[in-house]
Amino acid sequence: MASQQPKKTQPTPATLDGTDLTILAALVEDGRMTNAALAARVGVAESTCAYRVRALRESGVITSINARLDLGALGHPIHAIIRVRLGSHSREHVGTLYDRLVDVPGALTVLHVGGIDDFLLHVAVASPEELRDLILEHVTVHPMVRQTETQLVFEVRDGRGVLDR
Amino acid sequence: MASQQPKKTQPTPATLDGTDLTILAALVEDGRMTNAALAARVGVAESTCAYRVRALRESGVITSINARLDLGALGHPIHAIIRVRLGSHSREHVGTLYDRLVDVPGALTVLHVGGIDDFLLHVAVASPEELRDLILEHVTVHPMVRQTETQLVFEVRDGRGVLDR
DNA sequence: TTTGAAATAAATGCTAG
DNA sequence: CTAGCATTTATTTCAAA
Repeated sequence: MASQQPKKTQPTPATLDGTDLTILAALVEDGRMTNAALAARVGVAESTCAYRVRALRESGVITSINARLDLGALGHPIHAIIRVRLGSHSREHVGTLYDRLVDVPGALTVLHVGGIDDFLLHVAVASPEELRDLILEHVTVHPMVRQTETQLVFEVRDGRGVLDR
Repeated sequence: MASQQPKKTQPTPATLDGTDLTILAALVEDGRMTNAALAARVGVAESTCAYRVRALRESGVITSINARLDLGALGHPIHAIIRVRLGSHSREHVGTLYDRLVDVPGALTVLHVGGIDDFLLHVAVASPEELRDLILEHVTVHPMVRQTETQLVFEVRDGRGVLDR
């Protein structure tokens, strides 16, 4: 699955005009909007719109288009943030654990952070018991993990993002 | 923009068969996959596939399909998690602040959590200065905010999700 | 880069099993 | 719930400006 920023970003910050930004905002809101509808909203010909969208995808500004699911309906109604702290910070240990955390069943996002913690692991599970087992079997099982702290997530909301006008 | 779980989930956990799960996995990976390609991958007729997808959307299992952007290419290469703690936890204060945090420019996600913190605010900004200003002008400016703690995000990766086989 | 119009491809509606 | 086929709609291509 695709990753978010930061990670490796384009060397060229890309020159985006108002048309591009309008297209991006529309596709962030509805990634399945038809090209015809997009063109109408943006005010360019369909062929132009399709060209722009392709350029935005090929240049990597649009990284991917994905469906988002109701995880509760899929039997994973409980969300938590597991804050992970390491005992050893060798590059190898950090990299290995990172890979393992990404592969945890139910892992939604893994953030590698600086500060008090090393990783923030956002998971969705079926029950509190499953959360406990997940932590024991997939997180604290690794010797380089010194400590974890788990916070229950009551709710998640999307922010306004970077495309505000 | 749409929100993730938890929040309000369907009362009926929905009965999803293997076909549905395959469709969901495919659309999470590529939300713009054509119905024809989906049908081929799943092994059903196109009309059947379209019917299933529509049912999944209407039942709310698929909440939305959105484009994801390279925020670095958009001039917001710096990510941070701002941990927010309140002094007052009245429902009104919590609700008000939540709304404000969601509306912060550059806010990607806001998590309402239990435990040490009250909110985790994931933001993308153009520079360290902008991060400082954002916190001062949009977070600590609110009287109910007692304390914040900011962690720089080195990298974000998607986890394997809940649809592992 | 942008465009319109033709050619290709895909989605939808309808019918029936 | 599924499938096949006809209709409608969308995307791609391309020559031209």
